[in-house]
Amino acid sequence: MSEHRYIDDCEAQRGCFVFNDRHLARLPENVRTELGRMCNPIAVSAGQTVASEGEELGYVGYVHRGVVRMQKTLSDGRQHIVGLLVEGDLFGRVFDGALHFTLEAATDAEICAFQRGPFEALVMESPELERLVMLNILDELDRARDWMVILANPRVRGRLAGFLMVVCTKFAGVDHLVRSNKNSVDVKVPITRADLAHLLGTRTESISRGFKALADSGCIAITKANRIRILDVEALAAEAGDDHAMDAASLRELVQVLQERRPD
Amino acid sequence: MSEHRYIDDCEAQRGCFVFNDRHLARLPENVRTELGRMCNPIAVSAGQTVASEGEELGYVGYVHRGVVRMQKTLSDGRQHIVGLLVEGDLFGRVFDGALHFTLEAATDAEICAFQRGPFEALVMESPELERLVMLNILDELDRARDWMVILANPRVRGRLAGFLMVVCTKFAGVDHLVRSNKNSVDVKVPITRADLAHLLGTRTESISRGFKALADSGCIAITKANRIRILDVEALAAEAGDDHAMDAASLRELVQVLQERRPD
DNA sequence: CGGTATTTTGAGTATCGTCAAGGCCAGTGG
DNA sequence: CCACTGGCCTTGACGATACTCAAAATACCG
Repeated sequence: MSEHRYIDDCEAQRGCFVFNDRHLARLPENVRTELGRMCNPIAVSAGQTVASEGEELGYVGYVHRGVVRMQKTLSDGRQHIVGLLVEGDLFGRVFDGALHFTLEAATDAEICAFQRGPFEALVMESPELERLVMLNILDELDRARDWMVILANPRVRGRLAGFLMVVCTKFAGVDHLVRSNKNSVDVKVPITRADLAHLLGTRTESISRGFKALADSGCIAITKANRIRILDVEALAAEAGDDHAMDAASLRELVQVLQERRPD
Repeated sequence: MSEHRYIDDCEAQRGCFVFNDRHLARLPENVRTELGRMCNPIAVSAGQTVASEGEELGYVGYVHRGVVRMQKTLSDGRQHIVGLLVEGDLFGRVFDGALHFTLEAATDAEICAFQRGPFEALVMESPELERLVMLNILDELDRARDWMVILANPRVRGRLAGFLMVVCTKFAGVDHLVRSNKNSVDVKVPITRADLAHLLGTRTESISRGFKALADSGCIAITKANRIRILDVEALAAEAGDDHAMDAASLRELVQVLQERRPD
């Protein structure tokens, strides 16, 4: 961790960016102030390891900006992605135990580290914070189950479609991953083909062909290799095979919302 | 839910079986007593639905015996398994929100229902219980991630191998799913081929062929269609491709432990 | 402008999904 | 006790899909 660049002079900025973080806005002001005081901001650049599998993290981490990969190390040395953390996500076992996966920045990212002792003490004091922590974990559980449904799709095309749907819904409003156009949605795939292949249990070649197949069928257009334009949400949902508790209807809604948010 | 058979006269048995449940043994006696008092034991038979997707469960459930499937309903009506609950597992969102999947008994099972209000009150009072609840959720998260790694395996054989490994480790000591022999381990697959196919994202035929392939390569022997004897743990781990943070070494350990537990 | 990493494309083979038929087992009813 | 039935599991054949290996094209970075 020693090589991480610390963002300068946090306290001078009035408890650093945590105080103004969108995802923490509903916490009482005194709790936010306290979090800001104990926050230890860290800037990591893409590809950098944040924490390693098996490490007993001395702090609870909070992703403020960027995307972080969670990956398990296989016995043959390969790394397998088991999820992505985006802004608003916590990591580091809040109660106990070592990390079960390695954390690596997928993009440049800003992270807050809260020392475990003080953080847990604050959790005990503030039911609101405790609730936030709990909801965060439950949310992760839901996402993991969504991944399971996607991964169980027999065709690569379908898994890709499911992936895009997840990015659109669960990761909407994160960083600048999802943007809207006149009558389409632009998605930025925040990881490389290789990573995506690992995540979806396939190879980079198949990912490439899968995207092409989706493009040929008119669901999407590939504008710049990791810029996907979603043209036909319903067709995409049909390819994904299903639901993950989110049918085409709720997707249409999402498109509406995105469109109202005005492209910038 | 009205068709569930209630186990007779719980209170007469000194707060019903919950009081003596192995997984709750570490709770303070007064908490256990209280749980026993508020427990509402329910017996469900295989195939019965315990709770449905979207339902606002009025209680927190606890699986005391048996296996319960968690399954999501896809838009085309099919059901997709996203996990299994075994003895010691809690279900029903402890804090809020509706269920995101349907719960169905995979085997005959015994379940405890705790009314949500009193249960949450007890959670607030007892840090030990709160911790138990939290650890339960974190454990589920780990299991979901393990499933992800397994599902990402490109070959059905590998996914099957991973499944067997998970049953051996995470489900060891549950019901009578895992038993040991002189120098092998017997595993009882607690779900049908069709369910297993849904869980692993494939078809029953491929499951069948996959088991056969593993048997041909000498990793396992199929004794009775849902009785698998694991002959070569390391080969199985190699097939699984990986790890799920559990290498062959820890598996060997498991075999040891099981063997010491004496076959009955 | 070169060098590297990432992505795409192509050809051949293995695996898997699909459809269809047959076998095994348990429970039922004679 | 035995035949019958229905559910579950296995087997076989064939076509579609995806993995493997290899090479070319593109983007990225200095």
